[in-house]
Amino acid sequence: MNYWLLKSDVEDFSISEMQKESRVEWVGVRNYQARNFMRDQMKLGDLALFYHSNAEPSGCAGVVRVASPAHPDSTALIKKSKYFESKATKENPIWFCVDVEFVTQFEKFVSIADLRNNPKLADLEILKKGSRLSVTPLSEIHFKEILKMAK
DNA sequence: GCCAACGTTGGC
DNA sequence: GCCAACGTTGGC
Repeated sequence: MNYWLLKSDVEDFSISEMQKESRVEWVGVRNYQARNFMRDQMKLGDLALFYHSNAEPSGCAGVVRVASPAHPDSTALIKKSKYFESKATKENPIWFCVDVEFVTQFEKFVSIADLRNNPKLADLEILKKGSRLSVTPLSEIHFKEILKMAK
């Protein structure tokens, strides 16, 4: 079992939309490192923090579960999609994603300031200067600590 | 809206 | 293969 943090621009897709839709394809990741995490390391049943970026404030809003193995990101082939990738083909999809299903929305939103103020989270990847990866692994200890903060 | 940090592109 | 230019991310 692995743990993850998935960023979502809150204006594109928030935790309440996630709850409404219940299960979605995590489309639109266009960074190789983030793709590799999804394609090579995510396992069915892994849990992920759902993180609002570009929010006021930004922070962790809930939990989702990995609900499928990685598969080609279909939006890469859709011309009118903002995630269209001209170099992608059916034979060479380039971009991959997993499906995720809603688990819970936090009672208490955990803001990035809350994360920064917790010394136990000092080496959390997304708190590092210049960190922009939208898919990052997370230790079980960090994951559980953040769940505690959300109550 | 600003801007630092980062990843990608493309000329050489 | 180097690296300047450019586009994007994301906190503030």
